[in-house]
Amino acid sequence: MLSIGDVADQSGVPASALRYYEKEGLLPPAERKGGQRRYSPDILFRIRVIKMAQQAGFQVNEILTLLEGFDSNVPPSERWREMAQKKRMELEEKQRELVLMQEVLDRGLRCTCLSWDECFLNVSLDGTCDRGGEKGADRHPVVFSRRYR
Amino acid sequence: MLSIGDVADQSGVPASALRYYEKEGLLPPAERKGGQRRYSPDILFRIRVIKMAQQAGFQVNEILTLLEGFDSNVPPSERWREMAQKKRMELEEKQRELVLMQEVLDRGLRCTCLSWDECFLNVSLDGTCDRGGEKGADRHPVVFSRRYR
DNA sequence: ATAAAACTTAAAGTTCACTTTAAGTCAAGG
DNA sequence: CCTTGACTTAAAGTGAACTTTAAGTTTTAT
Repeated sequence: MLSIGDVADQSGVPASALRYYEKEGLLPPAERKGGQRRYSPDILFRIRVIKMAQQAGFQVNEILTLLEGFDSNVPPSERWREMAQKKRMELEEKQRELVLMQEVLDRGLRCTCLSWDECFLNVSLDGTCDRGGEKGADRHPVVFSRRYR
Repeated sequence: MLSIGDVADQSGVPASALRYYEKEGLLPPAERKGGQRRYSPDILFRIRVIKMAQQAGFQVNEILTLLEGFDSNVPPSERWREMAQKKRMELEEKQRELVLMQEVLDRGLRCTCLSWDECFLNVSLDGTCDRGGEKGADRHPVVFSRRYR
Protein backbone atom coordinates (compact mmCIF):
# COMPACT_ATOMS: atom_id res chain seq x y z
CA MET A 1 0.00 0.00 0.00
CA LEU A 2 1.24 3.46 -0.95
CA SER A 3 1.14 6.68 1.05
CA ILE A 4 -0.08 9.84 -0.64
CA GLY A 5 3.54 10.93 -0.98
CA ASP A 6 4.46 7.72 -2.77
CA VAL A 7 1.57 8.16 -5.18
CA ALA A 8 2.55 11.78 -5.73
CA ASP A 9 6.11 10.74 -6.55
CA GLN A 10 5.13 7.91 -8.83
CA SER A 11 2.38 9.72 -10.68
CA GLY A 12 3.93 13.17 -10.82
CA VAL A 13 0.73 14.67 -9.38
CA PRO A 14 1.24 16.72 -6.18
CA ALA A 15 -0.31 15.40 -2.98
CA SER A 16 -2.41 18.54 -2.68
CA ALA A 17 -3.94 17.82 -6.08
CA LEU A 18 -4.63 14.22 -5.11
CA ARG A 19 -6.54 15.40 -2.02
CA TYR A 20 -8.41 17.86 -4.19
CA TYR A 21 -9.33 15.10 -6.64
CA GLU A 22 -10.62 12.98 -3.81
CA LYS A 23 -12.76 15.84 -2.51
CA GLU A 24 -14.16 16.38 -6.00
CA GLY A 25 -14.93 12.70 -6.46
CA LEU A 26 -12.35 12.10 -9.18
CA LEU A 27 -10.56 9.67 -6.90
CA PRO A 28 -12.37 7.25 -4.55
CA PRO A 29 -12.17 7.96 -0.81
CA ALA A 30 -8.90 6.23 0.06
CA GLU A 31 -8.57 3.65 2.76
CA ARG A 32 -7.11 5.10 5.95
CA LYS A 33 -4.50 3.94 8.38
CA GLY A 34 -4.62 6.12 11.44
CA GLY A 35 -6.26 8.85 9.40
CA GLN A 36 -3.66 8.71 6.63
CA ARG A 37 -4.48 7.65 3.09
CA ARG A 38 -3.22 4.29 1.84
CA TYR A 39 -3.52 3.48 -1.85
CA SER A 40 -3.35 0.30 -3.87
CA PRO A 41 -0.99 0.74 -6.84
CA ASP A 42 -4.08 0.38 -9.06
CA ILE A 43 -4.75 4.03 -8.37
CA LEU A 44 -1.86 4.95 -10.61
CA PHE A 45 -3.75 3.74 -13.66
CA ARG A 46 -6.76 5.82 -12.72
CA ILE A 47 -4.57 8.87 -12.27
CA ARG A 48 -3.04 8.22 -15.66
CA VAL A 49 -6.49 8.36 -17.22
CA ILE A 50 -7.34 11.56 -15.37
CA LYS A 51 -4.18 13.19 -16.67
CA MET A 52 -4.87 11.95 -20.16
CA ALA A 53 -8.38 13.39 -20.09
CA GLN A 54 -7.02 16.68 -18.80
CA GLN A 55 -4.47 16.89 -21.58
CA ALA A 56 -7.32 16.24 -23.96
CA GLY A 57 -9.11 19.31 -22.58
CA PHE A 58 -11.72 17.68 -20.32
CA GLN A 59 -12.75 19.73 -17.29
CA VAL A 60 -12.90 18.11 -13.86
CA ASN A 61 -16.68 17.77 -13.92
CA GLU A 62 -16.51 16.23 -17.38
CA ILE A 63 -13.98 13.69 -16.21
CA LEU A 64 -16.37 12.98 -13.37
CA THR A 65 -19.15 12.22 -15.83
CA LEU A 66 -16.73 10.19 -17.85
CA LEU A 67 -15.73 8.13 -14.84
CA GLU A 68 -18.95 7.72 -12.97
CA GLY A 69 -21.67 9.69 -14.65
CA PHE A 70 -24.12 6.84 -14.81
CA ASP A 71 -26.44 5.21 -12.30
CA SER A 72 -27.72 2.16 -14.08
CA ASN A 73 -25.95 -1.14 -13.98
CA VAL A 74 -26.47 -1.61 -17.68
CA PRO A 75 -23.54 -0.83 -19.95
CA PRO A 76 -22.66 2.76 -20.89
CA SER A 77 -25.84 4.67 -20.10
CA GLU A 78 -27.39 6.91 -22.71
CA ARG A 79 -26.13 9.89 -20.76
CA TRP A 80 -22.60 8.54 -20.91
CA ARG A 81 -22.89 7.70 -24.59
CA GLU A 82 -24.16 11.16 -25.44
CA MET A 83 -21.35 12.78 -23.55
CA ALA A 84 -18.78 10.47 -25.12
CA GLN A 85 -20.10 11.10 -28.63
CA LYS A 86 -20.04 14.86 -28.08
CA LYS A 87 -16.57 14.69 -26.62
CA ARG A 88 -15.31 12.53 -29.42
CA MET A 89 -16.32 15.17 -31.91
CA GLU A 90 -14.69 17.87 -29.84
CA LEU A 91 -11.50 15.84 -29.75
CA GLU A 92 -11.53 15.52 -33.50
CA GLU A 93 -11.98 19.26 -33.91
CA LYS A 94 -9.20 19.86 -31.41
CA GLN A 95 -6.90 17.58 -33.37
CA ARG A 96 -7.51 19.55 -36.52
CA GLU A 97 -6.67 22.80 -34.68
CA LEU A 98 -3.54 21.19 -33.29
CA VAL A 99 -2.36 20.20 -36.74
CA LEU A 100 -3.06 23.68 -38.11
CA MET A 101 -1.13 25.20 -35.23
CA GLN A 102 1.80 22.91 -35.93
CA GLU A 103 1.76 24.06 -39.50
CA VAL A 104 1.87 27.69 -38.41
CA LEU A 105 4.85 26.94 -36.18
CA ASP A 106 6.58 24.98 -38.90
CA ARG A 107 6.12 27.78 -41.37
CA GLY A 108 7.68 30.17 -38.90
CA LEU A 109 10.56 27.81 -38.28
CA ARG A 110 11.22 27.33 -41.98
CA CYS A 111 10.89 31.02 -42.82
CA THR A 112 13.74 32.51 -44.80
CA CYS A 113 12.71 36.16 -45.05
CA LEU A 114 15.60 38.50 -44.46
CA SER A 115 13.59 41.05 -42.51
CA TRP A 116 10.11 41.47 -41.14
CA ASP A 117 9.62 44.45 -43.41
CA GLU A 118 9.62 42.13 -46.38
CA CYS A 119 6.65 40.42 -44.90
CA PHE A 120 3.84 42.79 -44.27
CA LEU A 121 1.94 43.42 -47.45
CA ASN A 122 -0.18 40.43 -48.41
CA VAL A 123 -2.58 38.61 -46.20
CA SER A 124 -3.69 35.28 -47.51
CA LEU A 125 -5.96 32.83 -45.83
CA ASP A 126 -3.30 30.21 -45.37
CA GLY A 127 -1.31 32.71 -43.38
CA THR A 128 1.69 33.10 -45.62
CA CYS A 129 3.26 36.23 -46.95
CA ASP A 130 3.25 36.16 -50.72
CA ARG A 131 4.59 39.49 -51.83
CA GLY A 132 7.27 38.75 -54.37
CA GLY A 133 5.76 35.51 -55.52
CA GLU A 134 9.02 33.58 -55.92
CA LYS A 135 9.28 31.48 -52.80
CA GLY A 136 6.09 32.65 -51.11
CA ALA A 137 5.65 29.48 -49.09
CA ASP A 138 8.82 30.08 -47.15
CA ARG A 139 8.05 33.61 -46.03
CA HIS A 140 7.00 34.76 -42.59
CA PRO A 141 3.40 33.97 -41.79
CA VAL A 142 1.61 37.30 -41.90
CA VAL A 143 0.34 36.91 -38.39
CA PHE A 144 3.77 37.96 -37.29
CA SER A 145 3.83 41.13 -39.34
CA ARG A 146 5.20 44.44 -38.10
CA ARG A 147 1.83 46.03 -38.53
CA TYR A 148 0.83 44.74 -35.17
CA ARG A 149 3.88 45.65 -33.13
CA MET B 1 -14.45 49.11 -41.10
CA LEU B 2 -16.05 46.94 -38.44
CA SER B 3 -17.29 47.87 -34.97
CA ILE B 4 -16.32 45.69 -32.03
CA GLY B 5 -19.78 44.18 -32.15
CA ASP B 6 -19.36 43.22 -35.79
CA VAL B 7 -16.05 41.58 -35.06
CA ALA B 8 -17.57 39.78 -32.10
CA ASP B 9 -20.39 38.45 -34.27
CA GLN B 10 -18.15 37.41 -37.12
CA SER B 11 -15.42 35.83 -35.02
CA GLY B 12 -17.56 34.33 -32.30
CA VAL B 13 -15.38 35.99 -29.66
CA PRO B 14 -17.30 38.23 -27.20
CA ALA B 15 -16.57 41.96 -27.29
CA SER B 16 -15.42 41.82 -23.69
CA ALA B 17 -12.80 39.27 -24.66
CA LEU B 18 -11.66 41.39 -27.60
CA ARG B 19 -11.14 44.37 -25.27
CA TYR B 20 -9.27 42.11 -22.89
CA TYR B 21 -7.06 40.86 -25.72
CA GLU B 22 -6.26 44.41 -26.72
CA LYS B 23 -5.32 45.31 -23.14
CA GLU B 24 -3.06 42.26 -22.99
CA GLY B 25 -1.42 43.09 -26.30
CA LEU B 26 -2.81 40.12 -28.20
CA LEU B 27 -4.64 42.50 -30.50
CA PRO B 28 -3.18 45.81 -31.71
CA PRO B 29 -4.69 49.02 -30.29
CA ALA B 30 -7.58 49.55 -32.68
CA GLU B 31 -8.17 52.73 -34.60
CA ARG B 32 -10.84 54.89 -33.00
CA LYS B 33 -13.77 56.82 -34.32
CA GLY B 34 -15.11 59.05 -31.58
CA GLY B 35 -13.52 56.80 -29.02
CA GLN B 36 -15.02 53.63 -30.49
CA ARG B 37 -12.94 50.86 -32.00
CA ARG B 38 -12.97 50.35 -35.76
CA TYR B 39 -11.37 47.26 -37.23
CA SER B 40 -10.22 46.28 -40.68
CA PRO B 41 -11.56 42.82 -41.60
CA ASP B 42 -7.94 41.63 -41.51
CA ILE B 43 -8.32 41.39 -37.77
CA LEU B 44 -10.50 38.32 -38.23
CA PHE B 45 -7.54 36.33 -39.46
CA ARG B 46 -5.51 37.32 -36.46
CA ILE B 47 -8.34 36.32 -34.15
CA ARG B 48 -8.57 32.99 -35.93
CA VAL B 49 -4.91 32.36 -35.14
CA ILE B 50 -5.41 33.34 -31.52
CA LYS B 51 -8.29 30.90 -31.20
CA MET B 52 -6.28 28.21 -32.92
CA ALA B 53 -3.38 28.70 -30.53
CA GLN B 54 -5.75 28.59 -27.58
CA GLN B 55 -7.31 25.36 -28.74
CA ALA B 56 -3.79 24.04 -29.01
CA GLY B 57 -3.22 24.86 -25.35
CA PHE B 58 -1.15 28.04 -25.62
CA GLN B 59 -1.55 30.51 -22.76
CA VAL B 60 -2.13 34.18 -23.49
CA ASN B 61 1.46 35.13 -22.72
CA GLU B 62 2.71 32.33 -24.95
CA ILE B 63 0.55 33.55 -27.79
CA LEU B 64 2.05 36.96 -27.14
CA THR B 65 5.54 35.57 -27.57
CA LEU B 66 4.36 33.71 -30.62
CA LEU B 67 2.95 36.86 -32.18
CA GLU B 68 5.43 39.48 -31.21
CA GLY B 69 8.07 38.03 -28.98
CA PHE B 70 11.00 39.27 -30.98
CA ASP B 71 12.68 42.63 -31.31
CA SER B 72 15.12 42.13 -34.14
CA ASN B 73 14.20 42.73 -37.73
CA VAL B 74 15.90 39.56 -38.79
CA PRO B 75 13.71 36.51 -39.37
CA PRO B 76 12.38 34.40 -36.50
CA SER B 77 14.67 35.34 -33.61
CA GLU B 78 16.42 32.65 -31.63
CA ARG B 79 14.02 33.31 -28.81
CA TRP B 80 11.10 32.71 -31.12
CA ARG B 81 12.67 29.60 -32.59
CA GLU B 82 13.35 28.12 -29.17
CA MET B 83 9.80 28.74 -28.08
CA ALA B 84 8.42 27.33 -31.31
CA GLN B 85 10.57 24.20 -31.08
CA LYS B 86 9.52 23.61 -27.49
CA LYS B 87 5.89 24.20 -28.33
CA ARG B 88 6.06 21.91 -31.33
CA MET B 89 7.16 19.07 -29.10
CA GLU B 90 4.42 19.85 -26.62
CA LEU B 91 1.89 19.77 -29.44
CA GLU B 92 3.12 16.38 -30.54
CA GLU B 93 2.80 15.02 -27.01
CA LYS B 94 -0.65 16.50 -26.73
CA GLN B 95 -1.68 14.83 -29.96
CA ARG B 96 -0.62 11.48 -28.64
CA GLU B 97 -2.69 12.02 -25.48
CA LEU B 98 -5.62 13.08 -27.61
CA VAL B 99 -5.48 9.90 -29.64
CA LEU B 100 -5.24 7.78 -26.48
CA MET B 101 -8.23 9.57 -25.03
CA GLN B 102 -10.20 8.94 -28.18
CA GLU B 103 -9.39 5.28 -27.90
CA VAL B 104 -10.67 5.22 -24.33
CA LEU B 105 -13.92 6.85 -25.44
CA ASP B 106 -14.26 4.50 -28.38
CA ARG B 107 -13.80 1.49 -26.18
CA GLY B 108 -16.52 2.76 -23.90
CA LEU B 109 -18.82 3.40 -26.84
CA ARG B 110 -18.23 -0.05 -28.28
CA CYS B 111 -18.58 -1.82 -24.97
CA THR B 112 -20.98 -4.74 -24.90
CA CYS B 113 -20.84 -5.81 -21.27
CA LEU B 114 -24.26 -6.55 -19.83
CA SER B 115 -23.54 -4.99 -16.45
CA TRP B 116 -20.81 -3.08 -14.72
CA ASP B 117 -20.44 -5.93 -12.30
CA GLU B 118 -19.04 -8.07 -15.09
CA CYS B 119 -16.29 -5.53 -15.42
CA PHE B 120 -14.49 -5.02 -12.23
CA LEU B 121 -11.95 -7.74 -11.77
CA ASN B 122 -9.00 -7.31 -14.07
CA VAL B 123 -6.97 -4.20 -14.57
CA SER B 124 -4.74 -4.24 -17.58
CA LEU B 125 -2.55 -1.46 -18.81
CA ASP B 126 -4.49 -0.89 -21.97
CA GLY B 127 -7.52 -0.16 -19.87
CA THR B 128 -9.75 -3.01 -20.88
CA CYS B 129 -11.58 -5.47 -18.72
CA ASP B 130 -10.53 -8.99 -19.64
CA ARG B 131 -12.30 -11.29 -17.25
CA GLY B 132 -13.80 -14.03 -19.35
CA GLY B 133 -11.24 -13.78 -22.06
CA GLU B 134 -13.61 -14.36 -24.97
CA LYS B 135 -14.23 -10.86 -26.34
CA GLY B 136 -12.08 -8.93 -23.91
CA ALA B 137 -11.54 -6.00 -26.23
CA ASP B 138 -15.18 -5.07 -26.17
CA ARG B 139 -15.61 -4.92 -22.42
CA HIS B 140 -15.90 -1.82 -20.28
CA PRO B 141 -12.63 -0.05 -19.73
CA VAL B 142 -11.69 -0.77 -16.15
CA VAL B 143 -11.45 2.89 -15.36
CA PHE B 144 -15.19 2.91 -15.18
CA SER B 145 -15.43 0.05 -12.71
CA ARG B 146 -17.84 -0.05 -9.78
CA ARG B 147 -15.00 -0.17 -7.36
CA TYR B 148 -14.75 3.56 -7.56
CA ARG B 149 -18.41 4.56 -7.24
C1' DA C 1 -33.73 66.26 -32.86
C1' DT C 2 -34.13 62.64 -30.15
C1' DA C 3 -34.39 58.04 -28.40
C1' DA C 4 -32.51 53.49 -28.49
C1' DA C 5 -28.75 50.68 -29.26
C1' DA C 6 -24.08 50.17 -29.06
C1' DC C 7 -20.15 51.70 -27.45
C1' DT C 8 -16.43 53.49 -23.66
C1' DT C 9 -13.54 52.81 -19.15
C1' DA C 10 -11.96 51.21 -14.68
C1' DA C 11 -12.68 48.24 -11.29
C1' DA C 12 -14.66 44.55 -9.13
C1' DG C 13 -16.41 39.85 -9.60
C1' DT C 14 -16.36 34.90 -11.34
C1' DT C 15 -14.80 30.22 -12.34
C1' DC C 16 -11.56 26.72 -12.54
C1' DA C 17 -8.08 24.01 -10.72
C1' DC C 18 -5.36 24.00 -7.62
C1' DT C 19 -1.84 25.62 -3.74
C1' DT C 20 -0.75 27.48 0.59
C1' DT C 21 -1.33 28.13 5.36
C1' DA C 22 -2.13 27.08 10.09
C1' DA C 23 -2.64 24.20 13.61
C1' DG C 24 -2.44 19.94 14.75
C1' DT C 25 -1.86 14.31 14.44
C1' DC C 26 0.55 10.14 13.09
C1' DA C 27 4.26 6.84 12.03
C1' DA C 28 8.87 5.09 11.21
C1' DG C 29 13.62 4.99 12.57
C1' DG C 30 17.16 5.26 16.07
C1' DC D 1 10.39 6.63 23.99
C1' DC D 2 11.12 10.30 21.38
C1' DT D 3 12.14 13.01 17.51
C1' DT D 4 11.58 14.00 12.77
C1' DG D 5 9.25 13.98 8.72
C1' DA D 6 5.09 12.98 6.56
C1' DC D 7 0.65 13.29 7.07
C1' DT D 8 -4.35 15.46 8.40
C1' DT D 9 -8.17 19.18 7.87
C1' DA D 10 -10.59 23.48 6.82
C1' DA D 11 -10.16 27.68 5.00
C1' DA D 12 -8.09 31.18 2.64
C1' DG D 13 -5.21 32.47 -1.29
C1' DT D 14 -3.62 32.32 -6.29
C1' DG D 15 -3.32 32.97 -11.35
C1' DA D 16 -5.40 32.67 -15.67
C1' DA D 17 -8.83 34.30 -18.59
C1' DC D 18 -12.41 36.46 -18.82
C1' DT D 19 -17.18 38.73 -17.47
C1' DT D 20 -20.00 41.93 -15.15
C1' DT D 21 -21.11 46.31 -13.38
C1' DA D 22 -21.66 51.19 -13.20
C1' DA D 23 -21.65 55.42 -15.00
C1' DG D 24 -21.15 57.76 -18.84
C1' DT D 25 -20.50 58.79 -24.23
C1' DT D 26 -21.31 58.04 -29.22
C1' DT D 27 -23.66 56.36 -33.17
C1' DT D 28 -27.53 55.35 -35.78
C1' DA D 29 -32.15 55.26 -37.19
C1' DT D 30 -36.43 57.54 -37.25
